[in-house]
Amino acid sequence: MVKIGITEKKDENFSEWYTQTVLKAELIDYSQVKGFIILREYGFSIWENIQSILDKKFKKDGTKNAYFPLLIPESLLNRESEHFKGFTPEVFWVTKTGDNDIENKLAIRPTSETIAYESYAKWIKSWRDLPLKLNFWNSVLRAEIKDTKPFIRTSEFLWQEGHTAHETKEEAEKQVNVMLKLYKDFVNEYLALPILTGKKSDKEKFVGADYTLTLEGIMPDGKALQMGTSHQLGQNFSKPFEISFLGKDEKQHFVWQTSWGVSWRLMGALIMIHGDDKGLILPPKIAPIQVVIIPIYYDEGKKNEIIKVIEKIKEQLDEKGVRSYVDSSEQHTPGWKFNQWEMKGVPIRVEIGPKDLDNDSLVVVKRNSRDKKNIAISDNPADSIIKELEVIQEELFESAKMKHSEMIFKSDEYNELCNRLTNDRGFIKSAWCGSRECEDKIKDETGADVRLIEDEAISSSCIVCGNDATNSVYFAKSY
RNA sequence: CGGGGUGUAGCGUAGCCCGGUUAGCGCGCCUGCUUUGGGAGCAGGAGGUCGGAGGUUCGAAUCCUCUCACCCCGACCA
Repeated sequence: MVKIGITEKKDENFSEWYTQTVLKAELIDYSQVKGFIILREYGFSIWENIQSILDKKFKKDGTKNAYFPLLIPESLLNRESEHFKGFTPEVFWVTKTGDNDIENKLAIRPTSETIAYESYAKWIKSWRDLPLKLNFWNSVLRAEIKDTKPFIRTSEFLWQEGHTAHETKEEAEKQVNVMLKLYKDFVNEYLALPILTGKKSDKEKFVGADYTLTLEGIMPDGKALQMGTSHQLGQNFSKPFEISFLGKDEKQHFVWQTSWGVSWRLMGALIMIHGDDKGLILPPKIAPIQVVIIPIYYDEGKKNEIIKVIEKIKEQLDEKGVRSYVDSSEQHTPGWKFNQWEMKGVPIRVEIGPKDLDNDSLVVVKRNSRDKKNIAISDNPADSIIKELEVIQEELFESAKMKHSEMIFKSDEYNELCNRLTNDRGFIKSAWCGSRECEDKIKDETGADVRLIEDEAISSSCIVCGNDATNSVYFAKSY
């Protein structure tokens, strides 16, 4: 048998497995420019599904969509100096039109805070204009020279960025929490991915934020992946950008702001966590094709009969909103199609051949467990298929949770922590005093960072220096 | 930025050390027939500025110089 699928095993060579999977499942292709990828139609339709679900949730929370320009004048970008310093090494600049130099160079947006807030200052006049809650679906560019990986680290990425302005600190704080919860629910329920949530350390937070809340996943190679953030910006931008309003108290106040985002990194996590040696495994709720139907026949007469049955089933599935596809192409054998659609992660495969017709049955195969089951053609198969899809969604989340918990350890002894971080990787939960010195020491000695700080207070001593510690944190190496 | 490596058809490669027919092979692609329940078979066919520029030579994929791109290992990094 020729080996033309994915040639590397997920646990043996994870990095190569990942690259082959994203390419061979036709999610992406590489572009001519390093660090940039092409999102192909199959990959894009996953992104569209993510978009449409999140978009509904955002709108329900009162956020509206808008679009801001790609190019940002330097003067705007550096108005908030901390923010500017954080991004400047990664900014792409436009310095020419044709052969002529541009007098004031323009940044290609690395994120839209500055250009949006310039406008917010004009639009917000009174407390009646608040809250202002806008979201942008766009792409941003941050130069990544090394270590690029499709979906995980690329110079251009698709994402959404929400930007809100509020009357009070408390309202902004509430917004930050609401968005974190919204993301978490989405990632759990639709992507079937377990995550940890918490606060970033000062070192790791978004430059320009008072604090950052984060969603962190753990990948099969034991490295953490930041999958979304929600920032309390406080008045760090409203002051330099002069976003102020006349309050009910008839005085001028600066607004309190938040920003929050998720990117196509979510797709990277989806691929890494659910995939197996045969390729992708997509959760039904996000899969562009939930059911692929493959006809099998040996002669023209049977072929017509089978096509007729398939059309009927397809119709039933369409009516119930199940996304299905009939692969009736004649250039490949059924065996080839089985492998192909498994590589592309379609949750359910339905096979119908002459033997099935004779028995009034069709074969239903689950991608995740590869269990085969016969169900009756005459007995409303669409309903059974829908039930199976629900089961698959559930099973994927359960198995992901299992793997997730196996990657989390606790430690209260420094050498053990270092050994774990170096050898086993994963998340290590420990107590930390909150000092930059201790954080840097672990980074220097193991390469790991503080991924998140847990909310609940504890009383313990720091794993590094032994001084008082008030919170548990998770250390990990990260992407 | 420092060190190492690789560029030959859409993809994967042989040939290079030691210069000499028409640059070979596998996959894929096209045509036809037979096939189709776990990656089908046979027959015929199309497809190459050998990454680019310059040089040595009667003659360069092969030797020399420069250059570009990509990959790996380090340093740096929302």
